Amino acid sequence: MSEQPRRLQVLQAIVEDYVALREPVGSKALVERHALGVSSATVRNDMAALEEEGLIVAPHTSAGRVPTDKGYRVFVDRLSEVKPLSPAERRAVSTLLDPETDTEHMMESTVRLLAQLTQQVAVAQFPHEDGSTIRHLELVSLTPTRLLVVLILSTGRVDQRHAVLDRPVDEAELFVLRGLLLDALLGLGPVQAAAVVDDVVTRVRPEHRPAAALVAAAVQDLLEAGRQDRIVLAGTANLARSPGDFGASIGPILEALEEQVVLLRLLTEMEQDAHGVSVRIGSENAGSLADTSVVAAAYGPGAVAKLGVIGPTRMDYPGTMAAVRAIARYLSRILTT
Amino acid sequence: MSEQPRRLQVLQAIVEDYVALREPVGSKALVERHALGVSSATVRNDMAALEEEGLIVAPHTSAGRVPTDKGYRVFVDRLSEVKPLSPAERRAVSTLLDPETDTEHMMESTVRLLAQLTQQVAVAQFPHEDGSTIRHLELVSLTPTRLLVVLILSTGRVDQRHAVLDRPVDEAELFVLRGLLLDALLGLGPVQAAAVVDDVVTRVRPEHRPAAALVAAAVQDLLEAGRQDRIVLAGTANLARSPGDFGASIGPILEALEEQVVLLRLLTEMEQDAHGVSVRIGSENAGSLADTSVVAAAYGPGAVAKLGVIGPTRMDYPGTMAAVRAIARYLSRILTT
DNA sequence: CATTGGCACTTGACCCGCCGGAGTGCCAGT
DNA sequence: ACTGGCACTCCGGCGGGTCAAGTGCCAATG
Repeated sequence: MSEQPRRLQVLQAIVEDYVALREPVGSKALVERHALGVSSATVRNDMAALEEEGLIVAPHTSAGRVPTDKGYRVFVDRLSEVKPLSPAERRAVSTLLDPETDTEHMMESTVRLLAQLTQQVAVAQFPHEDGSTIRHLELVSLTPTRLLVVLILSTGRVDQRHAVLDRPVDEAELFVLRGLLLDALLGLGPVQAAAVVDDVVTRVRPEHRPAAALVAAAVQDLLEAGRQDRIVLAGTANLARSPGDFGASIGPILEALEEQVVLLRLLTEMEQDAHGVSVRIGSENAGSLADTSVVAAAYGPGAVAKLGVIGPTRMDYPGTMAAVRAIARYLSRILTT
Repeated sequence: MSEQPRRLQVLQAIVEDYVALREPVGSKALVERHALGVSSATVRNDMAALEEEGLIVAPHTSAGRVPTDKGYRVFVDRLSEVKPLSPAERRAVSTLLDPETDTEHMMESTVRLLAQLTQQVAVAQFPHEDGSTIRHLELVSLTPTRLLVVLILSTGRVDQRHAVLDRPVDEAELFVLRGLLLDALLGLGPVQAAAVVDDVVTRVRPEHRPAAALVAAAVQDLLEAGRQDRIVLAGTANLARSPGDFGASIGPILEALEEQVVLLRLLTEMEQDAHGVSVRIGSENAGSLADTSVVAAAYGPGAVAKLGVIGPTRMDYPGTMAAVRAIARYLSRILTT
């Protein structure tokens, strides 16, 4: 507690000033803006030490210092206390999220709100459907040879798919098939269901088997799709807000964001620390997201799905972490009602 | 046919060169790259005339010329012949679009493909559901007080919504309510359905009325939502492809793209010309899309919905128009099967 | 021994003036 | 009507000089 504290205090001040002013910060400016009770020369010594440790760098000999990724890391881990949301923000959260809509819309407005609050790109993974079972299956003929297969899971997820038949099928057949499928699948989880779907086909009268097989294939697809993870995104425009915040151009970042797979892996990989919010800074991210930071939290029953925010390394970590945490909690509360 | 032709030929050459090289084009370079059979001095005269007409401008006294929005307009209207897609592109279209999936995925992959082909931002409006009728309605209780309402329309659209009840409802009641609703609504269009939904509530036994009313409200919402238009978007990363192609920054454009309402109005407003493809150039668009061009076409049964591409004014119009037209046709073919 | 004031030094940012090249407009000639 | 020639304009890049910010180091100090 003797000398460490001030050094860290200096680091904190540098990070804060740099985030606020977006300019390298020098020793003189530091002592003016933060009441540290020491002279600029002393701060210079501390800064030299911090640079030695790799927490800050000087872009050129005679410029101020800028935090490194490692510096942000220390800042986030040791200094920032999660600051609460402002009343206005709290109000926004509880006003804008309507528990009445379906999951789809729910996720969309959540993510939009998060983007709005943080002025950054927000992303959320749909809740897992792991424990789900089949609640209903519906066959609707759209045209004589085109069939809509709808699958409803116990978690409220609704999936649909078209099946194109080789020849027209009348409603009566359809009704029988639907009954057989329902009998066989109701209450099963996707995995077990996938195993028995094909058996159903054998129970259909021979002349209807080809059609039944096509429908079965569609159901298989739906079961498969149900296990896939999905993602919603909002606020991409915020990327362009502060040009130069990201390396070279935002092109590669936009590309990465369009790749759902990349995002999914990113979110899944993120550990959660004690506060329930985890942060990945700059080079801790691979690929084209190496000059962005990601703040994420788990939510929902069992905290299996994640949501988060993607922004410049130079971001307001305390504020962003607070927003992400608040939204994750709120969403959890709604989903488990 | 006496003097107009060469002037226009010059305009065409300027547009082509400018689009290809992204630099103001001068008289000398023009005669070298296009076999126009006249000297640069002659071309200079033509260029002066074109500038007089407002079709091209010189950024500074001693730079080459750049087409104006009006210049592009003339180029598009009078000069460009729609060039056919390359075999590779044709193949991509028929390979990548799978008629088996549901409308949702269909639209997504279409729009992704279009973005890929044109290297620009692609957008598509979901087909209208105007002539649709109600094919099915399903009530699924997720928790004792949370109900999932699913509505299936004859066009294959599936909508869902949650209803939160004030007290638990058992399956038997639910079954009765579902039966009543189905009886009343089956085969109706959304508008008529909306009119009769509330009547159903009165036919329920008094003690169940509150719950029924909540469900009815959810159904109303669904019917309303079914009439709303939706939009899919892809390829936003392409905006960052050529920096400086758009005025100042791409921020405002990204914002406009996130506003579904703006996009919808834009698409709806676009007329379609003889080729089935319509183009809006730069300042012909209002607001933050004023330095972009939009190429759109109608598709689907009755050609009621639109899809298109948004890119820099300096775009390859013939190529883009061809791609949009091809995709629109292909999609129409699939949807009307 | 941590802290401080002082001072020389470095270095990017900015401004200025200069020059070369590209492109134009115009004119006189065919 | 087209062409070659020519004077003119203007942008963009380059070199040099100045400025201010900020550093590193050192000797002095409590």
